[in-house]
Amino acid sequence: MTNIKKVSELAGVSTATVSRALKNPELVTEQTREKVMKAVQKAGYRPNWLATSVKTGKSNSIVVLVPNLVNPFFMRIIEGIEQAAQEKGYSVLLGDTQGKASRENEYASMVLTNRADGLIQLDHSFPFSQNDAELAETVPMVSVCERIEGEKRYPFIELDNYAAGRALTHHLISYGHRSFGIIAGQLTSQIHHDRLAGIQSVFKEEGIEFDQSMLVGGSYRIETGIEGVQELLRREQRPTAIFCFNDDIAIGALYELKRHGLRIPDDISVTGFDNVKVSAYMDPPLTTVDQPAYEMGRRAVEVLIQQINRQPLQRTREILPFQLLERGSTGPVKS
Amino acid sequence: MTNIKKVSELAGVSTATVSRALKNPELVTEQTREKVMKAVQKAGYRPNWLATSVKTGKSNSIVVLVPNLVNPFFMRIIEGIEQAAQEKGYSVLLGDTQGKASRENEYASMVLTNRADGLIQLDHSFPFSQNDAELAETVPMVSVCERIEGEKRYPFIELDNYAAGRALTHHLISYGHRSFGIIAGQLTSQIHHDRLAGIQSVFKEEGIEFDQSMLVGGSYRIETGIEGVQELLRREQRPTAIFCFNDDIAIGALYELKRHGLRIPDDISVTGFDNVKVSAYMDPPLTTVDQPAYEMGRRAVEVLIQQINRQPLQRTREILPFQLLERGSTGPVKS
DNA sequence: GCCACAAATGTAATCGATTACAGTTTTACG
DNA sequence: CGTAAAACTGTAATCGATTACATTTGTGGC
Repeated sequence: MTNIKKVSELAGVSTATVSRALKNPELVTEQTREKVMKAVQKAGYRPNWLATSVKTGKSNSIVVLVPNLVNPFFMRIIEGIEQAAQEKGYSVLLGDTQGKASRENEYASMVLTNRADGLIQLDHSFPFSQNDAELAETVPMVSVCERIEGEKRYPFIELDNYAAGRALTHHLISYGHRSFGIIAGQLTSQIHHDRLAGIQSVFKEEGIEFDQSMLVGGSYRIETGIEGVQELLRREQRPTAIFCFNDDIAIGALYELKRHGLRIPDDISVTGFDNVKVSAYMDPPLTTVDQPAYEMGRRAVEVLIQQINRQPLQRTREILPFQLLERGSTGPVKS
Repeated sequence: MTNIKKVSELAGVSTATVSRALKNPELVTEQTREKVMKAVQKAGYRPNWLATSVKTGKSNSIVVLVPNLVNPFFMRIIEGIEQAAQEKGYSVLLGDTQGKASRENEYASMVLTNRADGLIQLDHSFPFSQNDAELAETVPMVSVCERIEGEKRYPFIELDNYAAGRALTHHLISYGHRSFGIIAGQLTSQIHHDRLAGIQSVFKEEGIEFDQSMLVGGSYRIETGIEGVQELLRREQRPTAIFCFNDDIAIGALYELKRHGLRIPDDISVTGFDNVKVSAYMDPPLTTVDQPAYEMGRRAVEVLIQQINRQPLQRTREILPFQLLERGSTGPVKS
């Protein structure tokens, strides 16, 4: 390996000078800088990043914990994270947790071992084990999308899910719907509660009764949409509109509803959530809520880096705007 | 920070003993091991990974260069990579290149600076700049999916794209199709050539003439499918079947064909490639070629780690099996 | 109980950088 | 031209581990 020592010998200067010529060129003469550069070139020298990091105590890496890589919504967030991180000189370590606590913990502890400087959580649990709970107090961390229940120590980047739930409901009610189904994702998550609460609040205002049996589902997958529809269609009174808590669920729902010979939106309306790319190209195109995923990722990095640098945060919750996209999967109720 | 020194003082032993107790427990007495463990516990000590790495000269990380994070096909590969890497004690650095050479180069050079031990390339260019070309000779690298043109130094994990092209063509011909359109992705890539060559070889055998004007496209995106269809429909003789070189293109094609009032597969057949999750839930479900993406990712890591450990490779090309999935988007030609 | 050898532990060098401090050279100015 | 300050460079300590080598302790055989 070519190291700084070899370069220093080649250039006939000390290692300190080589280091300075590369990192703080203004500290050396033009002349020595050139000497050094020539030696660097000749030796094909690249500074050992590990050594630099161990000295400075900073790894310039961040870990991203994500429950599922194949979800394009998450990946859009990560795209934003990656982009922003790259711009700020950080690199991104991927932590595919598959929703398992043990894996979350494993990845999270990378921060405790100096393998990473901070952590972005796209899932919704506190990723440190009981063992590390105290250590974790000082770990720079940001939660995107999801809120970690009961956590007040870390900042959140989120959507106003409550308002989005209300907006979707208003939209459907404006089409005359009064009989609903809801196919939810993970039921224990905070965003689930927020969205549901939004929907319920409008129900109440409009005098629509909420009934636990209209709520089905349990994970953010296409299959959940399919099974959810099957369940909803078994009920005595078929809903005229179905809220799906993400686009994947909606895609499954669309598929299964059509398989049952139902026309969308004539027989039944369907809404999604997230606005993943394909949602606009479904048949019919999905009415959904656009989340600024890319921007959320970028913002998360900015906030995280502030934390890493121990700068005080202005606020601990950031709520980004959503947009209701009315497309073809919703329409007037058939009278 | 709690470091090994502090622990050694707490335990009343030398740092060497602490290190041994943690990494090679069989070298110390039961008694001292316990003493050390107690001290570790008490101090909340976690070994500094950077320091360990700088000493051993291994970062236990690999970089993955990927042109596009939102493509679920790539993400499935990366899922396999992530999983296998994790099992072998490696972590994965994400390199979203967006197809830009400068970014590829930036990420690739992480290996030259000891930030990573090896590199998996999902794009199809040689990611090192002219400057680093010689250095790169010794960089452990594997290419998945794509072949790097003219590269003989690195192993490839790929699909038999030629055979897959043939299989698709046979399938369509068996339905009586003789008039085709092709919407391709990146035209400069090797897989493009392979798939096209496969199609053409069957054309030749069947006496179907290949005409440059039946080939449109240029990138693996939904929009390409839409524009491709528009272009193909402008031709005097409308094709009865369209090959799309990935599922995203096919999704765009399906969308646009339906917008033109065409029924699939009655009026026109469409094939995809990759078998991304949603392809099975389109309307109609997409006939496509399944690639064992997850497995390819896993395999890439195994091969890469062999290279990192300087073990000789059995073979430099590995070709994984595909599977033709006949679904609803293809059917008999209307006579 | 003594000696040889094995096992356990400690000391200090090392990995490849950065940087405080010291020493040397250059510049500025009276 | 002399001197103080500034600019540059070198020496050596340092980051937090690991590990070769040295030293101490323990064990078994006679």
